[in-house]
Amino acid sequence: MNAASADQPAPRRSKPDVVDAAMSVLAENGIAGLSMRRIADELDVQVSALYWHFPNKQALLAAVSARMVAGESDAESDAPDLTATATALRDRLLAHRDGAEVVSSSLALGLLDLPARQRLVDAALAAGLTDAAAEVAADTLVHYVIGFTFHEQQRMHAAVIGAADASVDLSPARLASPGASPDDDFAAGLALIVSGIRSAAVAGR
Amino acid sequence: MNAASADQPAPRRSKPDVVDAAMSVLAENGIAGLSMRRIADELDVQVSALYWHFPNKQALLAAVSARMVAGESDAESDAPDLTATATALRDRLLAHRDGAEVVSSSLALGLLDLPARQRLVDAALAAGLTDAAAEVAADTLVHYVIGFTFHEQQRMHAAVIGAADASVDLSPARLASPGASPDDDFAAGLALIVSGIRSAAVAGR
DNA sequence: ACCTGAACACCGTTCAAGT
DNA sequence: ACCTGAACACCGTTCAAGT
Repeated sequence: MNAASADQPAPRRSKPDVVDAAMSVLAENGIAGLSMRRIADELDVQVSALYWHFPNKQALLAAVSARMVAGESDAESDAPDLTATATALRDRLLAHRDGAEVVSSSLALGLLDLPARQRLVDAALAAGLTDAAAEVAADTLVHYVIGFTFHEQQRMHAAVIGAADASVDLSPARLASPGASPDDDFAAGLALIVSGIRSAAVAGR
Repeated sequence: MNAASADQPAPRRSKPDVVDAAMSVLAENGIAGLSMRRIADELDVQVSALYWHFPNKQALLAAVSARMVAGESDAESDAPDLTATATALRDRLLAHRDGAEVVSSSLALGLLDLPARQRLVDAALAAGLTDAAAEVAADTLVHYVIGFTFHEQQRMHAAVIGAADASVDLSPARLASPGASPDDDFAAGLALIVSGIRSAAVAGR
């Protein structure tokens, strides 16, 4: 038994540990409750300790974002497919509370590389687009996926809080087609864009 | 001269006055600097006074959002056009600092009615889509416009701060087509979606 | 009807100092 | 190398009380 008694010898935390803690705080409290103090509490550490591992909160959030979108398996993983890649990205975002918002801010600040984007570019090139058109197509899809999912996840939150009246939806067309789920709506919008990309390939030939 | 001396007799503020103040604070400080205290200072009032006019900050932000997107003139205003309406919405958002982010949050919380959405639905119907498809098309366009503009405006902010290295762009294709401006990229992505909508009209016939 | 003054329970970030 | 303790300059929101 050494001088520090039988207890653990003061465990040092690594960068991944901090990201782990942040992710579990996010899961429990959402992005509104994701404060540096709560992350520090989760690690049994003072807030200031976090600033040894990360220069600021945004950098920590970027690391969280990177973990969320890391290795989005296309399932098939080989042949690049626009629809499959976009859907896989959406599933990744949906898998984490407020995932779209977290990723959106890191992305906009240029702190995150989105692996899915390159796969979308490849898929667009394979479909026959020019280099420039393929980049535009990839960005359009990324904006759509993040925008749609962001909106969907914020509405989930609003529904829990009961803040917004649920009828004020972006698409009050629930009346016209009351059977449509968010998944169906997402797929329908995605099909629209993919179809546009396909005709751009034909046109640019 | 009455009891309160020659000065103004303690000016009462109206709801629109509060929105005015919020918009000028937003213009000067951006969304990160848009605090209830700064808005109160702008009005020469205590913070707590704001809560007589609005129940909370989000409600005030929703009023600001509504003002931003009110009466987006399509220019022609009569024949509903997908491209013109989407472009007019983008111009509205760009006209206000952090406009896309402010509108995005109000929209997601169900606190804002976007007049442009109905015009997009009308345009899609005129193009020959079914009711349900027209709603999906409108939402897809709204997500694209807000997502693209949000990203663009956050990058403006990052550029001023110097926080993000400017090379980490969503579209590093600046290499492939170095002449393309955000406006060109926006128009190109928009054309992709509109083309997809057009073919949906043909397919659904 | 509209506003003040003061408080409550939080924030992100910095920094000297410890081990 | 990694963390503590304490502070700084903020937040949104509430509420009794004034006029």
